[in-house]
Formats: sequence, C-alpha cells, structure tokens
Amino acid sequence: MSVAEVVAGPVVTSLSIAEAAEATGLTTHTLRYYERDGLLLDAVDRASSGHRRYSQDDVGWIRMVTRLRSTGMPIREVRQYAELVRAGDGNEAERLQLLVAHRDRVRQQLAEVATHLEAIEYKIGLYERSTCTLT
Amino acid sequence: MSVAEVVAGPVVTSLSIAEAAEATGLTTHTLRYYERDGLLLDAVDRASSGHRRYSQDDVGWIRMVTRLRSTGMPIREVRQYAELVRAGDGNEAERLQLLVAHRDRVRQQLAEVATHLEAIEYKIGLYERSTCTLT
DNA sequence: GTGCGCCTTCGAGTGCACTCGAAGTCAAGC
DNA sequence: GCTTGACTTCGAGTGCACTCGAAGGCGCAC
Repeated sequence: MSVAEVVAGPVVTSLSIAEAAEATGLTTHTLRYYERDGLLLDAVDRASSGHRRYSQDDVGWIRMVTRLRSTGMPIREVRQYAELVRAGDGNEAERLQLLVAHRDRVRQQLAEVATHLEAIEYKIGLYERSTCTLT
Repeated sequence: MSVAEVVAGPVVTSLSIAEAAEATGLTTHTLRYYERDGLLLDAVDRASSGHRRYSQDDVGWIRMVTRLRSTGMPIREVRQYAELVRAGDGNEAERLQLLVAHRDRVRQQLAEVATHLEAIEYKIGLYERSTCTLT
C-alpha cells in the first residue's frame, strides 16, 4: 500500500498476490499458474515494482473460475470460456452453451454420486447394526 | 466356458476378465491394476489356463470399490478398507469409522458442489435473459 | 497344424493439475 | 548501507489413477 492509501484509504481496492490468494482460497503458485495458462481475462495489473495487483474484478472472475473448477470443469474448458469472455460481446450464445453443457454434466454427476452415497449409507447401516449386536 | 457348462449351464457363474469388465464398467487393464494394487479381497481365482475367473463375490466387491472410487475415495483408502475386510472379523468398528468418515466428506462435497452449481445456474439465467433481449 | 483371439506379465507412458525450488529483484525498516 | 521478506520468472518435479504396448502362451475352429 502507498503512503496516500495509508493516509486516505485506498482509492480503488487492489490486492497483492498474497491477499488475492487469501481472498480466493488459492495459493500464490496457483494464481500465477492460472494466469500463465490463460484462465484469467487479462494479464493482471502490475505495480511499479512489477508486483501483481489484483482488482476486485480480477477476484470476482477468479471466484467464478474456482466455481467452475470445483464443479469439475477441466482447465482447458475454463480457458475456452475465458477466451470467449475476452473476445467481448457477440458470443453470449456460445458461452451459454458451454455453461449449460457443464451444468448438465454436473447435475448428472451429482445424481450419480448421490446414488452411490445411498449405497454406502446402506452399508454403514449394516455395520452399525452388527456392531450394536456385538457390543 | 467349459463343455459341461455349455451343456448343463454353469455350476457356479464365474466370469472371464472381459466379462467382469463388462459387468463392472471397468477396463480389463483397470481390473488387473486394482488386483495388483491390493484393492481386491483376494487374488482372483484362475482357470487351468491361468486366466482369471471372477466369482459373483468378486464382482460384488468390485462394485463396492467403484462406488467408493466414484465418490472420490482415493485408491490408498480403498486399499485400507480392503485390508480390514481381508483381516476378517473383529475390526468392524474400524471399517465403520472409515466409511462414516468417507460419507461425511462426500456429503460435504456434495453440498459444496450444489452451492457452486446454483451460482452457475444464476449466471446461466443472466445469459439467457440477455440472449433473449438480443434476438 | 495353423491362425485367431483372448489371455498373461511387466514396465513404461500419459494426462491432469498443480506444486515446488532456485535465483534474482525491490521497497521498507533499522 | 544492509537485512528482511514478499515478490518475480522459469523450468522441473510430484501425485494420482490409470492406460498402453510389447512379447509371449493357450485352446478352439477350420
């Protein structure tokens, strides 16, 4: 933070890589990795020192990326989506298509996991009963 | 299948590795890999030719393994569980503990994915509305 | 008896997503 | 002026779970 920021508060809140990591739950290593792999919308701004400064928009986008990632979207596909957004207006239908396809996959996978979970819970039920009768 | 099996039907239904793969949805490569990695309860029986013959119990266990795997249990932990079952009676409490821990992880992860999915669906809603107004 | 196809073992290769280490730079505090 | 610590780049390493390929064996159909 600059002296001006300390005195008057930040004009626009921007974050160091460590703060961005804190804010997004990623590591600094992963943040740099995402950037060089083209998952972010633009190269992150730099301070005069060359250090990255993450804007609120950057953080918002990274949160979207983590949502896509933690629902199982491959890096490659997140990059495609980022490329569409980067290309600007006019490809909303494509973006929509990509997200809808992902949504459908996630829903299906969620249902499958739920089914498997039920079977596991049934098994747990068996063990609980047998453990009861044993003790 | 032997001549006797063709004539009189199989005495005990046992499957070749290809049939077991078909029955479990795994590849023959993966079935061998699971066996050498200690995920199965015992070494699978062999025909006189040396070919593997999977019993119904084998297939049942492999189905359990795939349930655990596809809910995200690491190979290492499936192996631990298999070791407990292999050790025989007396460790049911441990098995139960392992399954319950897994169940809780799965439940939590399911809830997280559901939350992320909602956020993605919200985003889809935005795109759908903007695409409507555009066309 | 010969070709076919399925089986065997072994070890190496692949793809994904990080994850880490080394070597160097820069601003601030003592 | 010197240390400290957070940052930089680059490339290599890791862990996981398969996945594949090569080389060879067995038994059945023709």
